[in-house]
Amino acid sequence: MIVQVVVDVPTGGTDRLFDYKVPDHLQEIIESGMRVIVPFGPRKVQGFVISSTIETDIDKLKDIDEVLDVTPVLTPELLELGDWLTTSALCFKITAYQAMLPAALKAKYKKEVKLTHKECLSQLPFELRKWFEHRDVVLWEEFLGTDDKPLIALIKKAVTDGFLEVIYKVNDKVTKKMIKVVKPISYENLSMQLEELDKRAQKQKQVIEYFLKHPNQISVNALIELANTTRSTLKSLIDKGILSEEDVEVARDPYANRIFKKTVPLQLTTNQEAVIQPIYQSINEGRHQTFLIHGVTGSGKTEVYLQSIAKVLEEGKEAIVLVPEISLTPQMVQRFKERFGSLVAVLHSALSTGEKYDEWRKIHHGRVKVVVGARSAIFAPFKNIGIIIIDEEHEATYKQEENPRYHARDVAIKRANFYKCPLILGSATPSLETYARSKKGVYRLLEMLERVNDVKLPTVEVVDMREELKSGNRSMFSNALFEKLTQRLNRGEQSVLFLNRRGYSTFVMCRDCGYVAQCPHCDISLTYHQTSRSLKCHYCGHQEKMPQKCSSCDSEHIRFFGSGTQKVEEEIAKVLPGARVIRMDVDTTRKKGSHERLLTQFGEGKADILLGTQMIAKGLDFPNITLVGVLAADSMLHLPDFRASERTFQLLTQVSGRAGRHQLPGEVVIQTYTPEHYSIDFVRDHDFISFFEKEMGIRKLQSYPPYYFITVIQVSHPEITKVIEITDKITAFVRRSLSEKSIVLGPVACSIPRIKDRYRYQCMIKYKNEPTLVNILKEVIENYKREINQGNLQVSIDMNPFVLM
DNA sequence: AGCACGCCGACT
DNA sequence: GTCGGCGTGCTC
Repeated sequence: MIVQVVVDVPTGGTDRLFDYKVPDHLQEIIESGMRVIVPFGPRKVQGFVISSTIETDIDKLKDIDEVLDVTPVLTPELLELGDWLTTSALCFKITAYQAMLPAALKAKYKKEVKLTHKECLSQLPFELRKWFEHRDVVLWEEFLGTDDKPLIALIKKAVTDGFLEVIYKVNDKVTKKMIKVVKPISYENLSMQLEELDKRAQKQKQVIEYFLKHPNQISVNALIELANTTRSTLKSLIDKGILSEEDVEVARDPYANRIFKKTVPLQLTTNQEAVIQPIYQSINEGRHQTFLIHGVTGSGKTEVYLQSIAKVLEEGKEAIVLVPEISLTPQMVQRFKERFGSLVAVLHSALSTGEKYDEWRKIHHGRVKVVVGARSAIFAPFKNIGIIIIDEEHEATYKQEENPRYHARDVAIKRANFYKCPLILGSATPSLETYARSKKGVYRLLEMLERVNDVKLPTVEVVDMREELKSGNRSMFSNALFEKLTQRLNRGEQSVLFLNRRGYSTFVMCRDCGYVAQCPHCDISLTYHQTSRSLKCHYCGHQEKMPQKCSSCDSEHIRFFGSGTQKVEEEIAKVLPGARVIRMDVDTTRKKGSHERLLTQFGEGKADILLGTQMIAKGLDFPNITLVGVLAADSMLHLPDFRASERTFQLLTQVSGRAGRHQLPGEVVIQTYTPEHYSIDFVRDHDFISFFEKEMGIRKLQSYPPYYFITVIQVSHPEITKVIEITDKITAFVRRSLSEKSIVLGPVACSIPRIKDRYRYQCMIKYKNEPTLVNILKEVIENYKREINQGNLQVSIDMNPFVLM
């Protein structure tokens, strides 16, 4: 038997199948979708078995070295899906397959140098001898650590002479949580061994006595605790051959310490009922269909998801639920765990490699039926998917910003189509692409335009900050917002303040000469952080002390401009003394679990005001929030991205939705310098449809999605002349390769022209139909592969970019 | 990615 | 004449 293998060598030259012979003892075991170790050139690499045949044109076939899995980690469906990813996201096959699996399954490579024979030691040249005096095997890296260049040459010589050999090893990453356990090698001999012990060995005696009473294996840590002993005592017993030590796998459960109350399905409202029926129908008929649930915040989408899943589970099928970034919505996870208990696996980025692997294995082994997770959970290795749900469909996190640059929505469509099952996209503010498709009838539109239990949508007041300024209010709170905040404090209700800017100030400027503190490595101004009294770059992490004098003119009149969350926090303390504030941004939630902790505190009423960035816009649902304030609504409106208006509208609508979700009515105050802008104006009346129409008109005029597809080629290099030269060549090549109907823009500098000392230029392609585009782009990569490999040049191609920065 | 092969400049 | 620079091409 011959198998065809994709090897773990991500380059253009090896992005194809390689044939291998299967030795007899592996014939029965091997299957497509399994990981294998194969010899590749002089070394060994990991690979995936894609298919098998009985004939080949290759005459010098090598044998498969090892099979790594008992059951395939990739199903036939996922193998095919990977193939599709390769062309739709323009990546190597191996990259596509690796993206589908937990990182723990990725191979780790080790190179070792081994003494062929003990006797060879004397044959080695003097310089090498000391390395092998006390051991047979030395890691390759150890030699690299010394800058003794001739050492490598000496090793090579010794290898050709046969004194040394180079060994290539392939290992899994640490995949399983292991603990050390000890047990007596023989229980029968134990009492005898006890007597034979030296009289002085009191500590060892204690341990043996423990095992006489408890004849079971026990973890080292537990034993140290229970038998009042130490590591060194155990070591002696192991060395004497009385005890044996072994690594044993233990399961991890990130939610182990949590108790979930079981909930039952709620009675559906008429609106929910109307929405769920077409979904049931699709499930019953075993027909693929994509639904868009356009449901306002608080309209009860989650209950619809839960009951659709329940239906699918009854049929013996499985469900995938994607949520934007699960750690951001612990409340969401909780609802799924409460309804489906141990049938749920949770996959999100805050889990460790090992924890992710454990959750993945639950899916792989069929021990769970529902997976709730972030983007990559779309690749969950289920074999009988009955429904896929993508909540907050418009979120940017569903687009992976590194290779393979896929959008989870596209993968979901592909998979749902394969399993002939419904795909549900849910959002209060669907992306233009999705809504346009649902209007064209490609997706079926289901609307939930009212909140459950007759709860009203919050009233929205837009405050013109220019007017505030004119009337003499120079603070960051408008009179309206300040008044409402005070009101909430008096009534004991909670408020949410949203500001899309962390740190203290957005930039620091000298009043005398106008000099603005800039990052030395990026073309971006530095942000002042109060806690560390330093200037930070939010792109490369550069940090410097806050200067006392202007570094350009020595003036001492340095002022902060633009406010970040830290400044707001300080300001609140000044104008509303006594208000308890929780600040949530990247800086306060960096530690694992702190996000959830802060939210819990707020939920328990330990603070009056929740102040935060993006991350508080989604999913939080607390009954006592009756006021939402947006401090600077225009902050993201003027970004150089054609989706800036769309994002502003979505974000404002999402934050507004945090208010008044239960009995108490909600109010929203939006502060802005451009109240007349449509993406702010339409939020006032929660008018998605009008926003959609207005924005579609603009997209059409400017030839942007959903009217055109776009692809962006970004080039970066430490030398600016080089970037311009290459981008120019690429642009010219693309321009003459494509049809006249397509628009090729560039080369232009990216909106941040330099990050981490690399200059960045780009070329943008707008097109409606270019079947050869993928091949043209592949050619571009192939052309510059040499310079890319040399490490200075980077060319990244995104066939459907989401964020253009 | 690694590694070997191979073709040009500066040294024992 | 040889050592070593890194451009080129191959890995079943």
